[in-house]
Amino acid sequence: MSSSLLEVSKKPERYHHGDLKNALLDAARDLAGEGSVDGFTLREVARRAGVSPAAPYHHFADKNDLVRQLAIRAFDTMRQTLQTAADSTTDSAQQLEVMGVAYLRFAFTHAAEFRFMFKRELCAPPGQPDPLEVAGRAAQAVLHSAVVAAQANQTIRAGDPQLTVLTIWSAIHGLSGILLETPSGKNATLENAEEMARNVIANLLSGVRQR
Amino acid sequence: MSSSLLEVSKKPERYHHGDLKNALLDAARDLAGEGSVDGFTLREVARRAGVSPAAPYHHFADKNDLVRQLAIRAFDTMRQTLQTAADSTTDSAQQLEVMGVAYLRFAFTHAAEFRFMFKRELCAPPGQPDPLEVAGRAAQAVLHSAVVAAQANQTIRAGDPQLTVLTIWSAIHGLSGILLETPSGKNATLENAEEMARNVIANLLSGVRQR
DNA sequence: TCGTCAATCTAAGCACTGCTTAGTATCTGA
DNA sequence: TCAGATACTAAGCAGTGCTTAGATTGACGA
Repeated sequence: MSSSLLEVSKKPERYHHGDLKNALLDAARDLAGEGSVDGFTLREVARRAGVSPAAPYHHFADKNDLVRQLAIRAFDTMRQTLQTAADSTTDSAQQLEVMGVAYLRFAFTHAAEFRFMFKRELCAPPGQPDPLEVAGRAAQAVLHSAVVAAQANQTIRAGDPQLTVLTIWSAIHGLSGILLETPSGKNATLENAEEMARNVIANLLSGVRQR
Repeated sequence: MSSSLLEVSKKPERYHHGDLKNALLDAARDLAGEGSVDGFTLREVARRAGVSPAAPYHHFADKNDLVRQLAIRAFDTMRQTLQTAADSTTDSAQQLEVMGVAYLRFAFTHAAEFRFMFKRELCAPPGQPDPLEVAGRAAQAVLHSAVVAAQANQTIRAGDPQLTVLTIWSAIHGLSGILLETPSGKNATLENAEEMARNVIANLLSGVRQR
């Protein structure tokens, strides 16, 4: 992941960087991670990579394009994270729980990237093939598989799996957003955020209605 | 003759505007509604209000302050919307459903303001009293009351109401976010978005687990 | 009616941004 | 070896958020 990081610190001082594209993406990820929204400028990214402000334009169409590629990388990481969670147990109900917790943990520990992943203005214009959409759907597919399997072994009710996926995804995505963007989540630690995630998933599985 | 509200739209061309603060907020709301994120500049807001670029600084500390006040107004509108929905029926389960649909419809029809409402960087620094947080909690309180009432008449299970509120809010907030910021929602009309909201709430009430 | 004063606005300008253009340095392969 | 492709820099443009200094105005007591 950070072979380029080493090369940056080696300060190659060559005219040609070698792998500037990835160095820029790494610098952008780190810079975004520092939190400031205003501070996230292409020029600062270039500065950190040790190149001129114009250099990034040889690797990215514009600033949004760089952010888009960051989001794509993040979706891929998330997909792997969800898959690892899914593989950690064979119990379908537990699988849904650990995936939910993993999703929230990802949002918490990659907050800046998480925000980039869900930005309308990064989507390709309609009709265009959109790598960001593909990456997003690939991550979603992991949850979809788990739901289909859970229906097959009768852990959860039959019905349109896509609708169930949407319900679960909405709940955990919403919780992530609330905790990240709202004063409610300002004092939340990762631990009690995960606890909330478990509770939300539990509510989702059992239903809140009295019976 | 000086009914100032009418004269605002008449573009009075006076040195003193009369109610520039609200005129700026209205212009900002309209501009945000046009969708472009880059195009949402303080200077353009000032331009639309017919004043110089420096004028807004006599009414708002900075650009974020204006956006913050926009978000506060939006939270208030949302609170009223939720209250109206809650008042539309006495059946507790149906109440939760119509509130969920109302939330999503608000997000859909006030997309730009909805984004402003959930922006971490608008929150006041910790320790400060935060009008935005107050406005948000007031909207949340409407849902809280409905949940408490539903528990009291045994429509939904007993337990920490705050946890149930969080579950319902997460689900519908997450659905809103997904439909607004994701390619999944790109082709969604308001009608089938509301249908999704009803389905998600129904899943939430009954639970997805087989029994 | 008049003068004063605070509130409200404008003009000009600073540091910075994203992005473009023109030119320079380096790598590559015939 | 040496063009030609590639990767970079320098300089600069229009536009941004924000500040400062000064101009215009309305309100209010004398």
